[in-house]
Amino acid sequence: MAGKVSERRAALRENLVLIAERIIAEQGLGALRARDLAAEAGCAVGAIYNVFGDLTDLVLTVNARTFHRLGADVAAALADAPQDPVEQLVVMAQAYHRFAAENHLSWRALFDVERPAGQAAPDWYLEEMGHLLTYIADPLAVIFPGRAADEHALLTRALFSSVHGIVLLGLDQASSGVPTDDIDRMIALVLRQITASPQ
Amino acid sequence: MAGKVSERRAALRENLVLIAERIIAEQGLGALRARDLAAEAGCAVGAIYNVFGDLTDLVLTVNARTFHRLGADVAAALADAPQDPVEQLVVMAQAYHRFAAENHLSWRALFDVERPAGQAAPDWYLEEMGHLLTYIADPLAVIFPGRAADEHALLTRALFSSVHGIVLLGLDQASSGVPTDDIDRMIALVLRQITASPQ
DNA sequence: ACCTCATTTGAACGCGGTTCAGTGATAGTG
DNA sequence: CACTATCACTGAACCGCGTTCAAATGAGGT
Repeated sequence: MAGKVSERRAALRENLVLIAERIIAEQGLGALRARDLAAEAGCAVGAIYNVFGDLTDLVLTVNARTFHRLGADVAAALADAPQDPVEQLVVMAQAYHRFAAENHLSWRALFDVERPAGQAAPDWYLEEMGHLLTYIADPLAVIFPGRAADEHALLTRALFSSVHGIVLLGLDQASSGVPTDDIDRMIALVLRQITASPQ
Repeated sequence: MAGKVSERRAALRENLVLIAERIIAEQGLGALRARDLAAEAGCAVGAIYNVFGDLTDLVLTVNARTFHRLGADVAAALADAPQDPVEQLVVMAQAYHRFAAENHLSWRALFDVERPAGQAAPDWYLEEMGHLLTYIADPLAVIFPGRAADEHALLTRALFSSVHGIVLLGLDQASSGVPTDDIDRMIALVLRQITASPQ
């Protein structure tokens, strides 16, 4: 039997990811504990380190899946959206909001994981982020056909960041809980206004 | 001598805040250690807990000062700004960006401190945030005199959140470092576009 | 059946926040 | 000034947690 070991390792790996995913989703990144993980997976604590370099590696793997689901949700929203490019932007942004609200702790984990200073973002992150930006850039190209490429890229980034900021602060408990509808209204307000053709 | 003890406590408190402020500014929230703090302040570790409930209390005190400096910077920018309300918004937002860039780690600490779930934000936070929102609301009232009050509040919040998002993601290393000028351009782009009077 | 070597184990390590019994200073009283 | 009751300060010890590594385990080859 050639792959007996690597099979077991792969199974453990998958298992750990699922358990970590559940803990993060239910209790947040801060509640993730190596010993709990091992207990639930029925393995020794050390076994985790046979499969992942450290807990951050495991979290990053979970985050990759979360980010992928997020991208898929936004893409699905775009697929169902009307032809109007402005509405497409609004629908996608509200899908982003919806995902963040429904997967709050998992979504927070995307940003709360501590990255070693000066460390480049992992490839899957850049790739997935690229998809999201493309979803935004396409309708924008329809709305503003005349713009220069660099200004276009800038506006794309600016829109994403703005929506992200609105969702981030809107869902933040410190802001004493902005109602969901208000968040959606803010998103629509900003996007419609920004994309209103000048004079 | 009546206040000998409380004098010393106050001095220690002030000292600890200054040291913590420096460590956070230079090395980030994650580098803050109770033992280092005690060593630098020339006191026992336990003494910290005579003055602050825990390290988070100390960090929150530092954050209050940081947030206050931030508010003062934005207010100063507003004072020097031209009369045009749109330009006032742009100048303030760029002051926000400038502060975040020049005090990156202290600014991050404002959001990275772990708040116990379901805990209300401290008073100073709400108050200072209120100031910032007022600075935004005033020019907006000039630009959009006809809007309903609730829509006004929503737009105020939305603008703040958008600028915050642009600065947050722009300064984030994971985004592979957006140039400072690009961040300022995104801010100006978004604000001018949003505040462009419709039709 | 025996040996060999990779894999897995879980007790132990180091670190860091927090505590608390012991020590020392303080201020009120004779 | 001496005495003492009270309170603050000290820092060694506690606990939880990520991570490691010497020892146990077991799989594959002869």
